[in-house]
Amino acid sequence: MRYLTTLKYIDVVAKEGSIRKAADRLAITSTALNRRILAIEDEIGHPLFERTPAGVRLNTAGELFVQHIRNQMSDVNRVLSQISDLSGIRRGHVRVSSGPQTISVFLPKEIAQYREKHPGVTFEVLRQNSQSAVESLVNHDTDTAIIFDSLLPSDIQIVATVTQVVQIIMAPEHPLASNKSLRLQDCLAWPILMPRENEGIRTLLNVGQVQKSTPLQTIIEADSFDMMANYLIHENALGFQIPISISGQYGIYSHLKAIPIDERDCKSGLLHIAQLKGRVLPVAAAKFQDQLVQRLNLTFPEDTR
Amino acid sequence: MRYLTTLKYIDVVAKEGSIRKAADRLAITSTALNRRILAIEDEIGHPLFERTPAGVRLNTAGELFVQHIRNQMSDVNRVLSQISDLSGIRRGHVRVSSGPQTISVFLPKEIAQYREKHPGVTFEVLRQNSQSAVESLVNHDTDTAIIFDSLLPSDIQIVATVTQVVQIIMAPEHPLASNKSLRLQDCLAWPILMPRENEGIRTLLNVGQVQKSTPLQTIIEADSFDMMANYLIHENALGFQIPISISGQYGIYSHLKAIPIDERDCKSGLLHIAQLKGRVLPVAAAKFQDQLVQRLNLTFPEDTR
DNA sequence: TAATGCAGTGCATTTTTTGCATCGCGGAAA
DNA sequence: TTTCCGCGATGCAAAAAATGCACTGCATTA
Repeated sequence: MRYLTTLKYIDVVAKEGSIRKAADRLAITSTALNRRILAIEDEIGHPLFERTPAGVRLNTAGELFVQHIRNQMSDVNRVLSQISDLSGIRRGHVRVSSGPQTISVFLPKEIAQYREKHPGVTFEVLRQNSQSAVESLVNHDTDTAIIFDSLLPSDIQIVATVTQVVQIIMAPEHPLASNKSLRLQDCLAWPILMPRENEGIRTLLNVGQVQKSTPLQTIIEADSFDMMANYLIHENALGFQIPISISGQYGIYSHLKAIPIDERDCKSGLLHIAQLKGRVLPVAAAKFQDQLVQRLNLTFPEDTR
Repeated sequence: MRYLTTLKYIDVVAKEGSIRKAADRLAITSTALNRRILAIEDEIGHPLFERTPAGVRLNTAGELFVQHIRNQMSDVNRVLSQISDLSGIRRGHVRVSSGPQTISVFLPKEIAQYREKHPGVTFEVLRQNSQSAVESLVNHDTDTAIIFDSLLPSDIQIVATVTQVVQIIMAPEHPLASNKSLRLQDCLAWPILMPRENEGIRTLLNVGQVQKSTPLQTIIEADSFDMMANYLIHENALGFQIPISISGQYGIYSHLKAIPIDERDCKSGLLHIAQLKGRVLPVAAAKFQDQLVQRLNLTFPEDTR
């Protein structure tokens, strides 16, 4: 969209923090870019950037304006996608933030199924912790996010929630593998694989550990659930996972056993589908989000909302 | 805003229904305008207008796009007003739709009071029936509206509501002037001034008349409440009005007597302050609307919402 | 059938945008 | 401290885009 170029330029400058760098990335000269910015600042009657020796930085007015720009741009995209929907082209682009718990197994299956119906739609998948996911939503960098067990700020809108019991995973020949449910005490004797980042499953477990003062023997902390799952093939250790991560019929989890932890030791977490509040998503993204919501509600009907 | 010119042009063309007429109004040649439109249609990859021998008309894509344009433009205005708010200039422009009941006495007082605090803010006041007021809100032609006793569509957001008892107004020396409350029957013997348009007070009275089958002797139908009020000075007739219209200490109403109609004969109406749903108003408009809401709630605390 | 009013187009002109060379300035490095 | 480097700003000429004018083709209407 030609009439948005200046706006896009400003956005890039804001992100790069330097007119020259931004000009470089935009494949124009710094002077042209500089003058566009001066011109629009003049038009607004108020500077948008603070000039520093190292480059430029948004001032308050700039923050307001850039926020507006991002709204504009994603709204244009939404309208364009609606328009091409009219002509039956049905193309589009969906950008998804996902936590590590859902990115390996759940998300690829969903995307594949969606693309079966709409082959013209492309995807962009970001593996992010909940904080980055929220930021991406706010900046319009992603359309929808799958976030596990995190409190979300008020400018994020939760469109679906399901509960996820934390499970202990292990090799099928593990001595504990025959239990129907496990207490944390049962795990003290075994080496533990612990999620590294302080969020999601880890925080749920922390609460349990502190309450019971049960010192688990953590031998590996990792931020890849796949790595941990694969490790369980080789050593008789214990890992943690939530049902949605395990649902695939292929892959590593089909060779592992998953047993829920007793609620007294570790509360269930909440898995959210979320988007930026007040934002109207492009057709493709909205439909994909619908699919996710429906899938969650069908797969985990014990919704506690 | 320079980068919005093309969008503005499209909006005008949509409103005029003809490129030449729009070009005329925009003080450019039709060819220039035509080419801008062709260019943007090309960019979008889909025509926005249907060409007819008489001119152009928006197609579905165009409707979508124009809606988007109006959103954009009012959002730009909002951001600009926020920005100039930063620099302490505190200027702005507020556009208000008002029904005839509130435009004479209530609204001028409110605007005057607002402008005492914010002399930089300018106003635009439209006298409209409820249907036009709604249209104006939807088209972003006005920011806020004062609408009496009308059902509002779901894309309008009601931000405040107060009840208004219909009152009968008359000269102070009128024989009925000493009553505390009146039934419609009491009025049969007197000439009646009736609001003309079929909405607001008129519909409330219609219900009462039909139910009681009381044929009032309407001698004048008018769509100006001021005219009717002034008429009462000259002939011993009866008119109708709601409290908010009467509140001034100067003007014609201070020379008239107002007596509420019994609820059994004529139900109370609802006075709404409304805006377009989902729209974030410019600072000035938002504050003015706040003032209106607060004033209504203070003046008519018997809110039934 | 002629006349009217409409959108679209080729071409010359005007306006705007861009790129190059260069300036002045402030912090970092020597 | 001085030197140097990278930053944004600016004058000027070239390139690109937008505009206006004259005109076309088309459909409706008087």
